[in-house]
Amino acid sequence: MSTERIHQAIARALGTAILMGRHRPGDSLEGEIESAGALHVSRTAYREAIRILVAKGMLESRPKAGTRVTPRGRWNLLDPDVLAWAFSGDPDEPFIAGLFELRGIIEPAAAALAALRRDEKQLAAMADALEGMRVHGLASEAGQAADQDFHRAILEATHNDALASLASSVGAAVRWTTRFKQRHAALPRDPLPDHESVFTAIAARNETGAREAMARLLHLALADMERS
Amino acid sequence: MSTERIHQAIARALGTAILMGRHRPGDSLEGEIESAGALHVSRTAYREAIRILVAKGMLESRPKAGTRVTPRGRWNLLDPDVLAWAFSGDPDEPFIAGLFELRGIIEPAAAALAALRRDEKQLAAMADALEGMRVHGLASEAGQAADQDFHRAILEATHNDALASLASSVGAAVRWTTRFKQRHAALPRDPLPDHESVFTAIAARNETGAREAMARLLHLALADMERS
DNA sequence: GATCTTCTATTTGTCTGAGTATATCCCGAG
DNA sequence: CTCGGGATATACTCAGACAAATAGAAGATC
Repeated sequence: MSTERIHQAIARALGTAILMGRHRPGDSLEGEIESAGALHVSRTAYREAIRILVAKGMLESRPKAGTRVTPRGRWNLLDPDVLAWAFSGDPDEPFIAGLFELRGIIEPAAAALAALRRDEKQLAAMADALEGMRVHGLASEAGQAADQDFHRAILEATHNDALASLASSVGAAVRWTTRFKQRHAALPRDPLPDHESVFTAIAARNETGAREAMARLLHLALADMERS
Repeated sequence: MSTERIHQAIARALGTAILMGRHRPGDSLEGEIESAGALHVSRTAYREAIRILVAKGMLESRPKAGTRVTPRGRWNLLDPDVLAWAFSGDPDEPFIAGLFELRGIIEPAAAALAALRRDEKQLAAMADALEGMRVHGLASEAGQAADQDFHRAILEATHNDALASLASSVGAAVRWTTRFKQRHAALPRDPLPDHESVFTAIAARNETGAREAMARLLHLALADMERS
């Protein structure tokens, strides 16, 4: 595990502070010298952190005007880092719901496309992931990673780069829902059969079957989650 | 129009070079001193550019190992800046198709949700955008902006932040499809009625009607585009 | 021979301090 | 009241030095 650099740490701290509402849209940050001094870091490191947050759409800075938080609509909420920051503290309940809703829109359609376009290699990746879930179980870290791999493989099997780039966002949602479920009830239902039916439909090039199986999987997962 | 900063310019140049395949995944960049020297800029500015591209998932850099291009699957292709860079040169034909396919998945579902959840303010925004399209026409810059505003208003009316953050990606697709159509045939069909039927369905809180109207709009737009 | 450990050299990361450029704000003219 | 033009605060860029970390080689151990 690579050690975190100073600019990464500052970007993470500032990013989470913004996501948690400690800095609100329109708020102006202190000047570079004051801010860097307050954090006991050089202006260089501080500026690179700012550059990261600007790249993620959360800040904008101009000479004389200063650096300020952009309106929430411009934030790249689906950026992997931003998602990680958002989930590092208290999970924002309505945001999780929204992310899950997005899954409900994307994944059934992606499963249908995957049934049409998947090649053998991607099918093998799905099988491997399924095997990983079976062996490790969803309670373990490895099992959850396999779960994410399964969903990622489906998105990649669509052969659509734009869709595939949503994999990390969907993966974050996947990770969070399972963690959420486990916190309250001790894994009330085995989700493996749901995943297997999606897999067999995709393997059989059954477009509507894959769509419906994925929709069913998500529906059941949502039901499990709401029982908390 | 704000003048472009040096680090922005370098990030844009390097980003487009990567997107166009001039630097391929796994390739290592020259060291910071050589690269900055070759561009006649300071290491500071060059490093901030690198930081931007790392934030967008296109580069990774570690001491001793150098800075290298990440595998394509990690690029944030839906990031507004990355999309702008991708569209600045030759538009990558299959990528545009993928983006359009994503629209086809997201927008009908979003329209359905918007029909259920829209409030008066968002409805007014859609009406304004529609009026803008009517007045300026889709040939003008203002008309195209109004078109994007319409689609953005629908995504915002879902009251789902994750969905709304796809607005800029969808907007880029919208902009590019109209530009693509206009290049070949001189606007073969008036898309305004299609938009109006989506609007009336959303105004009437007609969920399935909105979904179908949006699907029809996209279907027709796709047909127009393929006639090139 | 293969694997683990240690060392080192290369590359990014961080710091300091100075100077530049730009956009906001204010003020004065029309 | 509107518009233009300058003062000023702020981010931006530069230069050069030092620190930290790690990939890769050399060596030690089994």
